[in-house]
Amino acid sequence: MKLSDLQDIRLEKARALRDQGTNPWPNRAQRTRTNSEALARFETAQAADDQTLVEPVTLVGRIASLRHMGKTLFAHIEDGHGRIQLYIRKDAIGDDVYADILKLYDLGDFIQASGSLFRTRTGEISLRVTQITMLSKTINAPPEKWHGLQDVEIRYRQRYLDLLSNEEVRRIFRVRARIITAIRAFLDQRDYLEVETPTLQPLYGGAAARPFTTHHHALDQELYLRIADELYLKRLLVGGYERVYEICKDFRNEGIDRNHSPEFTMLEFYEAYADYESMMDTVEALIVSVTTTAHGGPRFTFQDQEIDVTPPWPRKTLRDAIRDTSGIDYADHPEQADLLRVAREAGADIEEGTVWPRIVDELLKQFVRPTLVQPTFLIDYPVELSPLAKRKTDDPTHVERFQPIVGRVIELGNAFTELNDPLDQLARFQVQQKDRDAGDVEAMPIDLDYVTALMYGMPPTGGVGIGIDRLVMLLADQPTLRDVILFPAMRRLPIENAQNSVESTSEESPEP
RNA sequence: GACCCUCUAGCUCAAUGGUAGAGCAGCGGACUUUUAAUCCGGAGGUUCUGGGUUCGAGCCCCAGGGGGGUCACCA
Repeated sequence: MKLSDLQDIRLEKARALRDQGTNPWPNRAQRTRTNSEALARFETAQAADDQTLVEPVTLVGRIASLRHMGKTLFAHIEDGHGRIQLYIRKDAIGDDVYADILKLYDLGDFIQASGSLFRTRTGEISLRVTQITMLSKTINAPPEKWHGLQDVEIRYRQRYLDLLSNEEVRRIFRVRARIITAIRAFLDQRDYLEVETPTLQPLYGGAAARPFTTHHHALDQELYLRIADELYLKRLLVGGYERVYEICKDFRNEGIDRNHSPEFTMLEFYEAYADYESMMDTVEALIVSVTTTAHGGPRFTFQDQEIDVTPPWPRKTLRDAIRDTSGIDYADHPEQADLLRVAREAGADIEEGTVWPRIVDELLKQFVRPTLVQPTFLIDYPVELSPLAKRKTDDPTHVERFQPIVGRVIELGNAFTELNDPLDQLARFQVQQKDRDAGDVEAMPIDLDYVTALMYGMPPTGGVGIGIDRLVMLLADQPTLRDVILFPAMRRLPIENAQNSVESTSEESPEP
């Protein structure tokens, strides 16, 4: 690894610390309070007194700024909980230590400082430092202090830099964690059992998508990374559990854009003796609960749109929604060519040769979705689009399925009254198989064991899948999925660069 | 996969085809309540890579690479 002059200078400082008997990377710290605790402590104690809190504290953090003015030095340090100012006087800390700080401490270093808290002339609570030590010397300079890290590529490839320089980014991933915790709390409270099902699957299914393929050496067999956990979770209902859920990564081998990532986090939950009607109620309650966790109430802003998730959300059949927005009733046009013709006449941009169900899907995308700012359930899809959902009793050409849609673009999830008729399920698989044979790489393979499971009986069931990343994107008001995934998938850099980053630095390193 | 945009100092950004600059960071110095501290001085470059055009290319052309966007693909 080739080191720049700046890196050399910092390594030299680490050596200098070592030479004077200070380990630049010591094993332990002795923090007595977090920075935010210290600030709060001063605020409460100050009510009784005035300017100084005598009680000594030891704080830690990364040097975020450093201003020296002759025999006085101001710095800000940041720990995981906040930022506090250090006030360092040469006469209070000693000439040698003061010189060390000036010469050997840099922005980005982790340090530990002890002293007492006081309020400066300008009113900022600060630590009057009497002792200071290095906790971890940094070799690389942090990004620019005012603008932060802007380069989108570096932000994604080296997320740690993004996090350490952009507070807002740290906030987003805290929100993400709170959202997931809230989801678990909601489901646990309703007596759902959290389970784990295989990521590596001998046969994939549960969604229309291409899988990633891998190989198990000892078994000498192909395995697939799951594209969904649906079929396993429903097997658990056959087994007798009434309510199960799983939050896990799914993997789909397809393009990457602001709404799609090859690995993404999915919540699926299934409830025996429920149906898609009651599951819509549950989804409303879940989203309200999660939104309240993130925003303190049911309202928030997403990309300049005011969203309110207060139930009930409108429930509109796909057929009505398409008819109302495009004037087309697809039921009047059962022939592919015919539907394509009227769709184009209505102004849709659809390629020649698009199959019937996909034309319906395009009508949804081009006419319906742009009108759906507030959360809305689109319900009752053509059976061709949904091989795992149960037909409507009064209309076997449609299934009981819904998708919640918000903010014009976000399909939050997908849910249905689960198909538990084993013979119909087998027939649907066979249709899928025919599509596969015809070259549809996303059609599901037949899962005979799943059909066998259904033959042992699955109760009437409602099931829901919700894309967690999209939910976080919505609630954190981020325009792209990449901004709510810590380490989004990126193309590998050319080999020279990659090797450059793993080469030994032994020549340049200080002695251990 | 197609098209458009983009890549310049560690970071943020400039530079009508004519000596590659600034701010921050860093280095040397002044300054004992500053906070994007201020002031003085100096240092820092494979302009993503490789070709080409030109007296001369960061800039124009071709090819390649990374990223972003739009579309396609896709829940």
